[in-house]
Amino acid sequence: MAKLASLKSEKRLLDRRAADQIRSHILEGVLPAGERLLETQLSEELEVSRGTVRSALAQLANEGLVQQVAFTRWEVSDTSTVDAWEIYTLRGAMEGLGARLAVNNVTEADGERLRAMVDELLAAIREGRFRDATDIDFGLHSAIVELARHKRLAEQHRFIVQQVRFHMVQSGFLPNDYDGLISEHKALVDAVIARDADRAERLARSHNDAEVHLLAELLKQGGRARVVREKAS
Amino acid sequence: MAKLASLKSEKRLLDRRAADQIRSHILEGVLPAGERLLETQLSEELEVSRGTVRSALAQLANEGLVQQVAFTRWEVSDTSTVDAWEIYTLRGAMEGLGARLAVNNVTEADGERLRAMVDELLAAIREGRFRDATDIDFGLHSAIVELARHKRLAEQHRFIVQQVRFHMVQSGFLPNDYDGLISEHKALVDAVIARDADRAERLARSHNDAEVHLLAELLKQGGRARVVREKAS
DNA sequence: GTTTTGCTGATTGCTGACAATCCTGCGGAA
DNA sequence: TTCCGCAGGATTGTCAGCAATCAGCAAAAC
Repeated sequence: MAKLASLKSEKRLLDRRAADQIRSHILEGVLPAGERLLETQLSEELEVSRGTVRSALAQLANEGLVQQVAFTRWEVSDTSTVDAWEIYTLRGAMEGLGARLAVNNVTEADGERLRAMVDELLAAIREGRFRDATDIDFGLHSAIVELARHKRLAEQHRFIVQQVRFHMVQSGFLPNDYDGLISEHKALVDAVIARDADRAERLARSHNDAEVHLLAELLKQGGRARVVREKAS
Repeated sequence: MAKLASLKSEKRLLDRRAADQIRSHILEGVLPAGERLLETQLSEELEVSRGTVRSALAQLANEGLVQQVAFTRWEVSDTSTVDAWEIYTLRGAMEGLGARLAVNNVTEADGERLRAMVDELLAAIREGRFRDATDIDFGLHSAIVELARHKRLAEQHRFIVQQVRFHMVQSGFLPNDYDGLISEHKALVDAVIARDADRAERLARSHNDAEVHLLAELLKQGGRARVVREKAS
């Protein structure tokens, strides 16, 4: 039987779709950190009931993009230095585990796919398409994690990557050492393809080390949590 | 100001409390794996509205204790071998990170507390109080993770530990090598107190290795996901 | 006998209205 | 002047009912 056009996009539950809309607004910076979210207003804009909006907000709270103050307010999460440190350290641990496990499942085709992504990354950087480059960067890491065939890890990783991206939007952060970036990714992909679990894990984990150390230093200096907000200085 | 009698139990949101009730029923095995959950029935038993039950179930779904089949049913999660492998590998990675970071914050008082827990664990095992022993065991690991002062890690760890316990209830699993258990915990605590990050991480991670390897072998043999169900054979 | 089709009861998804709670600002007292 | 308490308004929390969807069964078609 010929496969008919999927109605899935219509089929998805309303609260999920509402969450998608709000999420993308947050990740694109339309809704900035700290912004208060009113259930009534959202329900009017999205043309769904307040209960549905509530359910959507609860999902986003689980993803770490939104915070709830009981009986009082919802707001877009504000990522402090402590939060950034938490996000990056967790990311390291998860991608480390992912890379270690990926080694057991990687096929030749997977290897080719990963190498192709590194090439794309290189091309994007050479041509100055930095927005594309970060997308490919994240995609590469996610691809490796997917190879671990670990549903829970993949899901948690999605959430963490989302928070990393959100933090980058907030702080206006962009990588500066692109050459190092390329060689790091190349080495990581090589290790995965070579099925060297220890090396793959070590490389995946150390990928964020520069940021983690910077953030740890900031914390030692500042003592208390301070908000990172040097947007496009 | 003197701390007044906590109104927390009254103050907490209704859906959270509903989730607490259902959760404890699941973790105690009153609601077995695969059991269908009817919103109407739960709302009558808990004396709250269906919307509140719905919110509670959504929370439990995020914790991995419950699964939703859209438009059709809620059911208590059924933990397959694959799931168990996922849970234990994730646990290793998280507790590894936790132990590594704990090293930076551990005080003398913390060290004493950890050592006391090991002693309690030893006593419980000696006296045959195995139920207490597992509680202390989990408590010890959680205490170390708490020392990392990492909110996101602590929360994720809580969820993972919950799933570990749930899996243990389902499979009737109990540790058998209690002597090894004690020495492993002693070594881990010593490493944390000695502020040896690498050793602490390695020990924390390897704590589950026996289970992980067993599960991985089962997966290789069984090929497809099979449910572990040798309950008190 | 097997497959398809249409119905029915049950269950989940969503909505609008009501109740509980919190923040704001004003007035009065120390 | 400053602090406290207390309405009033705004916002979130909870509820009961209607709509959409699904599994199962029985009848019809081949």
